[in-house]
Amino acid sequence: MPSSKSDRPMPPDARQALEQAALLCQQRGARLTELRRRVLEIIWNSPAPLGAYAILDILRDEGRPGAPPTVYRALDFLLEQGLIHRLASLNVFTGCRQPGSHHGGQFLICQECGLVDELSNPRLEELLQNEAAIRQFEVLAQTVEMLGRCPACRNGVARHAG
Amino acid sequence: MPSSKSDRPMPPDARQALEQAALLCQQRGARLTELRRRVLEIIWNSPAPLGAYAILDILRDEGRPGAPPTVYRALDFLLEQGLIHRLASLNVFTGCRQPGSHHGGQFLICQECGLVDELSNPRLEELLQNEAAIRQFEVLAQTVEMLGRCPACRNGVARHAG
DNA sequence: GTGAAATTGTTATTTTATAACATAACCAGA
DNA sequence: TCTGGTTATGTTATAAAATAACAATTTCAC
Ligand SMILES: [Zn+2]
Ligand SMILES: [Zn+2]
Ligand SMILES: [Zn+2]
Ligand SMILES: [Zn+2]
Repeated sequence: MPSSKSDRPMPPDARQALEQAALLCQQRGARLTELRRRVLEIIWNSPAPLGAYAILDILRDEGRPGAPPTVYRALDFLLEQGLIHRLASLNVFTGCRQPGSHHGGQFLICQECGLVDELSNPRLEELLQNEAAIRQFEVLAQTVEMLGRCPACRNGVARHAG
Repeated sequence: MPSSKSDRPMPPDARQALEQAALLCQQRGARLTELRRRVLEIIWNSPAPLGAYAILDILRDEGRPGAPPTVYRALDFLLEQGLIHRLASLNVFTGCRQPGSHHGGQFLICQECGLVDELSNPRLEELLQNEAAIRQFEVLAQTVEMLGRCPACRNGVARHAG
């Protein structure tokens, strides 16, 4: 058996996310192939959100054949399944903390260490929808991102690199 | 005197925005040069938000020398002065409707015609700040964008092209 | 098995953004 | 009005992000 890609143990939330992803895809009849699963795993194993080309580099380091479309197609699948989010302000991708229900997501993103916190405030969602409804605007996609500094970085802790 | 770039009359809100921009820059000691002013004018005259290269094409059509840095530097200046916003979800730029007070902005963006509506809901702002404060997160920049269909496009009016 | 559909491989190109350095304009003080 | 520092623009080259187009492979129902 080929050894796992890294000898670091996988973070518990990453393992859980992968299990839930497999379950959701099974329920939906969507195919979480080896490549797609590996891309999701890479995203979850990273402390900071990754760009498409950073993911590509990791795949290549593993000896896989790889070109940009390889990664972008996997990302498209994961986005469609609501398993990851794209952070438009940074052109990076992060695992969804509430998969299963497709949603736009609301994010706090630390510019120093890359920490991502996904909110899900119903009042915020409601307020946004209401602003749109007042104007008879039909919302199809939503981007809510706040960039700044996380508590650890404000205190100079600097745990993981961005 | 060289005739103005286009014989179309400038929309009233565009003219007003340019006057206010000149005033604000004067007050701040910032130099709204001819190039910067022209880029702002191009942005305001466009019915749909423009990307950097679309602006570059217009400048070149006018016979100006131009390369990407020309446009990006002008855009950086206008962003710093809070005269325009960058719409991260589309990589385009739009004029700010409330310049003078630097802010992140909250936008409704029509995917069909490019119409941009800039909100300024204090409760929304407050709610976002509160979510961050609860987590001791320091917000430095904010992106709130809702993509979808404007009332006109929902009714099949289709006034201006994106 | 066979064939259609889906997935992945591969090459090339487009689009978006920045680095690095040269030239020109501006402006404050001598 | 020189002069020299600062700011702004011109110019060339390159980096970074995303997609187009087509070939090869895999999957799966029949
Ligand atoms: Zn999510
Ligand atoms: Zn941090
Ligand atoms: Zn604004
Ligand atoms: Zn519209």
